[in-house]
Amino acid sequence: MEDLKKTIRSYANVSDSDMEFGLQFYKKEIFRKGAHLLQAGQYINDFYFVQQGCISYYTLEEGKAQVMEFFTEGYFFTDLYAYIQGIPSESYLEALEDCVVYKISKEDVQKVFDHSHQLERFGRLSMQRTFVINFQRINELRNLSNQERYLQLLKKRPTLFQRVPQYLIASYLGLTPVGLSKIRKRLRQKG
Amino acid sequence: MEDLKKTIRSYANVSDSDMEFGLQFYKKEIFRKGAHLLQAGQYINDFYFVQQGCISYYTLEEGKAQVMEFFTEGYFFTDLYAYIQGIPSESYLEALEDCVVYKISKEDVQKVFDHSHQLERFGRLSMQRTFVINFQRINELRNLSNQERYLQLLKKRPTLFQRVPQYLIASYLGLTPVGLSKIRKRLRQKG
DNA sequence: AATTCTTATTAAACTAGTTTAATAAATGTT
DNA sequence: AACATTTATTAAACTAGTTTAATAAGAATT
Repeated sequence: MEDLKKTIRSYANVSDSDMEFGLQFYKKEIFRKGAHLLQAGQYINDFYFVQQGCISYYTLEEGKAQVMEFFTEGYFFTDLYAYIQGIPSESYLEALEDCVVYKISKEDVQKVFDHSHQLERFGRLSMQRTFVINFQRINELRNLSNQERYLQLLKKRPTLFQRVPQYLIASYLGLTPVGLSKIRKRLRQKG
Repeated sequence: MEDLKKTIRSYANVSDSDMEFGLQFYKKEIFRKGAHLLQAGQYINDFYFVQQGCISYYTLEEGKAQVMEFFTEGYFFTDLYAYIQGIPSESYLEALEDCVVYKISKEDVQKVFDHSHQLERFGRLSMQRTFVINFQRINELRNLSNQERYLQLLKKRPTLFQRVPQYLIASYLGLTPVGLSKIRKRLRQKG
């Protein structure tokens, strides 16, 4: 659980005893490539941390997968939209590789926050971090061209392109596979 | 401050004494049409509540205003991105009408949260609400056509179209004025 | 090695926007 | 009321994507 511990401490100072209290609730879980952690219609009651692997977070729009996010090592994740609101999910979480994750239930999160002010602060700050990321995402969707967003992803998360098929990256960028292929061709020729 | 009080209580139960404690820090402020509450480069240290009026939240991208949001009666607002991170703003807040707002400083927010668990809960839940709204926004940008987003805005905030010029609405939708005009023409003709 | 299945590219026709520029309509001012 | 200014529409040429379908390339299976 060293990675999990380090990631929590990157948000807030947490004493060893509070950390120990919090970590006791996390349970290790393994998902094989192709396995679903969540399907549309289900309620989601767990918060996850990626120890190893890659999970896609997607919705089906008119039968087609729309990838919202790729969660890789060091990410906290869940279907936060459904989790927060306590409503059935409209999304899917699928292991794109064999994955090792740690999970904690909503009830245990509540226990941890009740017990430790420092860990509640971690919770608040990680929520703020999510706000910042979503804000940037909105700005990028509004102000950058598809080509610019492709180049930015290439720069920010280069390894993703080695582990995820291109048509899923296209979906993440809001493109068809054909569209992304065209962008790549354009870039190959021009610059 | 009745509207402010009601809006806070729509998020969390707050006792009269905690409410009184919190409200004492809010200060009424008036902005004339065209006035700026914030300009790019400035630090933002206040959180606002719209009592009356309409404020646009926009960035300049290559000299052109890109409207992120219109804040109207009952909205809490600030440049949350800059406020949270304590960095200079890259945005503008401009009164599109004569406005009455209540504002509270970051330091006073901290005092209020330290003093009242109920009001801290309001703070957390309003942050969650912001998450939900931003999440929906991302989904709409990804999955809806411009025409669909126009129709949805028309349905969700019909009065906006009476008080804000159309070219600002176009900007909010991520369109040029010409583009929005075309969409409206198409809708007029077809259905 | 050959076959099958999945993934990526290309082509062609199409679509919903863009830009620029002209015009029309609405609003505000003298 | 006349004029100036701002805002909205239209037209024309253009652009970056879409869809569908065919092909090519790569990976996994027999």
